[in-house]
Amino acid sequence: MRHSCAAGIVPPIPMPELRKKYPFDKIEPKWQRYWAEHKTFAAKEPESLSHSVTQSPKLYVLDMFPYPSGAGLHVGHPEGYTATDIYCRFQRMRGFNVLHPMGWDAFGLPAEQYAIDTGTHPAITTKNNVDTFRRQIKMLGFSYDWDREVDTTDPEYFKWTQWIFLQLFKKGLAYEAQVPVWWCEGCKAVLANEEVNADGTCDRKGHAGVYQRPLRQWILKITAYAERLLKDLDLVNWPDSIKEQQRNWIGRSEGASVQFKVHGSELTIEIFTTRPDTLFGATYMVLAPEHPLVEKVTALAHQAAVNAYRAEAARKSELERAALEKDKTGVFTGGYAINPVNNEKIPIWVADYVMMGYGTGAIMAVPAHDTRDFEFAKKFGLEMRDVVAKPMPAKEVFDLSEGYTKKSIRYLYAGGDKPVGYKVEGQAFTGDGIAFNSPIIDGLRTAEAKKKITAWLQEKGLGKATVQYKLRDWLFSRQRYWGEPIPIVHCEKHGAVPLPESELPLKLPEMKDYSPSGSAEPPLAKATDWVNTKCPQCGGPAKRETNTMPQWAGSCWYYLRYIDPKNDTAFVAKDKENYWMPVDLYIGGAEHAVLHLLYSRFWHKVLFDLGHVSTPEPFMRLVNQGMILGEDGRKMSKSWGNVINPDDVVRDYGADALRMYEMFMGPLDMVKPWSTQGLEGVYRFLGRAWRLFCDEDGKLLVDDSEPAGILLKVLHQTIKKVGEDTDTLAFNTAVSQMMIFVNEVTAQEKRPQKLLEPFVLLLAPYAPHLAEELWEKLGHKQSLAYAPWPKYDEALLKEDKVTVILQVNGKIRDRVEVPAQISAADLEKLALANERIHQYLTGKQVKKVIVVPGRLVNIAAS
RNA sequence: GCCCGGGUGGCGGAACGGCAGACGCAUCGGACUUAAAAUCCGAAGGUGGGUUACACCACCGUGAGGGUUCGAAUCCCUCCCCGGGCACCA
Repeated sequence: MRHSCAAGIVPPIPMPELRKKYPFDKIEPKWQRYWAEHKTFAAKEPESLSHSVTQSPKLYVLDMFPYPSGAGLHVGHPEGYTATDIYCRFQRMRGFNVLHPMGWDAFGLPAEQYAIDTGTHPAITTKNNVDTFRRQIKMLGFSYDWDREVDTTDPEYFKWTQWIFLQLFKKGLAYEAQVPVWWCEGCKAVLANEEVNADGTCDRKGHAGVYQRPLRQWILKITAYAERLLKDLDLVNWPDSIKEQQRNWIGRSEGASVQFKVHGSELTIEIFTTRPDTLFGATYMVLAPEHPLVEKVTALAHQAAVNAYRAEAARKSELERAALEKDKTGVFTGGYAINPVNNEKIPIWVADYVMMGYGTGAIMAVPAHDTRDFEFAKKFGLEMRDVVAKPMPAKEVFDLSEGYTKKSIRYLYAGGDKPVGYKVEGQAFTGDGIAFNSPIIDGLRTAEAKKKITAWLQEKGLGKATVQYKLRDWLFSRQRYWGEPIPIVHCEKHGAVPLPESELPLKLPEMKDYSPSGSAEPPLAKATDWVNTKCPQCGGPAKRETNTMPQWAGSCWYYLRYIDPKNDTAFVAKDKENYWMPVDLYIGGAEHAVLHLLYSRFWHKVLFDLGHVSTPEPFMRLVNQGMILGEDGRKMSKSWGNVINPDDVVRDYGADALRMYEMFMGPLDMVKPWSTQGLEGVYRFLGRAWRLFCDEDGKLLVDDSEPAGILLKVLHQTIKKVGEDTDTLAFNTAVSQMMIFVNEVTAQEKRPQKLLEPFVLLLAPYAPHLAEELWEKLGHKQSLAYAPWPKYDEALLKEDKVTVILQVNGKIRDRVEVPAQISAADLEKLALANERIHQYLTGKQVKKVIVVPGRLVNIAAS
């Protein structure tokens, strides 16, 4: 904002109002009002379609709904929203019954923090923010069916979020456990992961002394669905990168679990390994510091050292442990285990490079074939034993292949004179190779060796084939106020008892003070009237659960509620769900690649198993819009001062210009920088389009003349290109083609209606306000929202003359204009007779002539 | 370290293995105007040659290097740089 620099000296010069190239400030509100009044974009319900269902196929197009922050809409939001809007408008014109809704993901930390600071109830903050977002989104003219708006903080909505939680609970997929959570001693409060800085301080007040302490938490058993979440990725049309991220997150690995007896005791330690073929190379074992058997295997003399090490490890956060990754630490327990394949006694160590959370929290260490074990063994002087040989490469490539001198290479023999392979000294060989020094599997390649040794273990009852996942169960509770209450009551006699469905929604209690309780108890614990209740089973005294759900909960199923948002007897009616699901196109930011999409898929599958939804996957096609950077190429942020506010853009250029520009910037899924000059270019284009139809006073220029052939051709090319590109979400090139059309027509005197009317329809999905206005000016009484999409005439696209390029050895030497239908033989004759080509052929012999009809002739000569 | 993206004029970006740079921005020139803005028309990858000036011609050119092909921005291999994700996962 401009302020006069010195009050009273110079009166502020009024900024000359930006001359409008067309009256968007009149047109845009007008049509937004029209659409709202006529409910133009209301999706038709399946029952109202009756017999015509097949003629009007359904299309469900979904945006990732926003978290309505206090900062208001960001230019990143309209990018994805415009893309889906264009697609929806286009498909409506092509005859689809389109469902395109919008809502608010409105629980979350900022409103709660604001409440703590100011005492304003989060519901009030949330309502204000939602109002702002709604206003901003509406001003962009998106074709949402606003009667389906949902808000995750609305009790009528979260009633069903709680209901779904109860279904999970009843299915045994929700359980309580003691889990370490971040605790800030300074705030006396539990912190979310994102509130903990990398250096271990608290992000809210900068307190040091943040550490993890175990607290009772609700956990959802997402791991029970790991395999299906992985496998069903094959059913959906998503970007490979997102699928890959999900696969990595789930992290399936096949291997074997193996039992190691503890020397001198009845205890066994179970380990998981993906390389059972290296069992003969196991020279020690490692237990995670938290492993329950550590105490039992530790010898008296080592107890002090082990305890000290465990205490130190407990103090370190996972973050620190990861950061200190380079330097391995650990202590010997004094205990030994027996390697089941050869009955050798191997030492048991404790080290924090083994995580309690993965596998069994214990490993067999094979330093010769695992880089981590190698580093550890090297540091502590532990034995290394080679049991897999790297296969011999072909003789001639041997020296070059590795870049090592022969001196660092050792040949490995398994009895015979010929080496089975080799190893490079000073590093672990982690690849596949040939087993040796391993009596049961000597000479076998890794894949077979794994199979054979696993079978052998299984037969002896020492182990078995196992699949492990990196995916962990989902920590579902938060020690927060502004979230869905978990509908569980704790009874002394009956433990965790679900609320009867008739008592849903369980609303949040009104509170004056939202700040953390100061103990590990969530803020809700302070609402004692609310907390103290009766057990639904026995009527005895009981306490309500005071944890709330995470923000993910509401967004896990919102796409289902849009289908039937007012239903108060079910979260969605079966027939409606059956008609609309699955979501055909889902567009949103890549930041939700893993968590939101995985959690949603998980809930959906549970609902599917319970017979509440009809499809195994919720989102058939997913597209991520790329981030829009600031004009300086940096991420938009207040601190850089490069944030573009959609309100300003709409005020100065109009919504159509903003929409169209964001689509013109580049491919939807790419990262691209904002350019105000680029925006102006698109704005100019809209002005040119407007002026094709009317003069400065708004008088219609369109006539009923017959369009020239050349223009008809451009029109049909444009119909084809815009249609195809819109269908494939290649919006940037569709806009280019419309620009070409407008440039062509601008150059002409005449303004034939036959030419311009179809163009208005092409423009409509992109610049809907402008298009509706022009449509009306052309004499139409009804909105063009359902006007049929223009068809192109293939015959008009055909060129009768084409330019063919003539090449010699791949270099262009001439071009000739020829009839499009010319035969390959004639074309070849023509090329060989060409004077310029002759110049390049003198003294050379023609080896080969390639003729691509209608395109080129290439003469290979030497 | 691993897994994904991406590197094309001054800039954003186009280009079924077949005329690289569509379209837009910025730039320059012209028309209109008293003037400017707006608008309209036109030029333009680089280097060198050529011409009074054009026209025109040659060579180079899609991160680097190799390969496949009559022909590569596009396919294959190796590498470099930028962005994102995961990260002691046994």
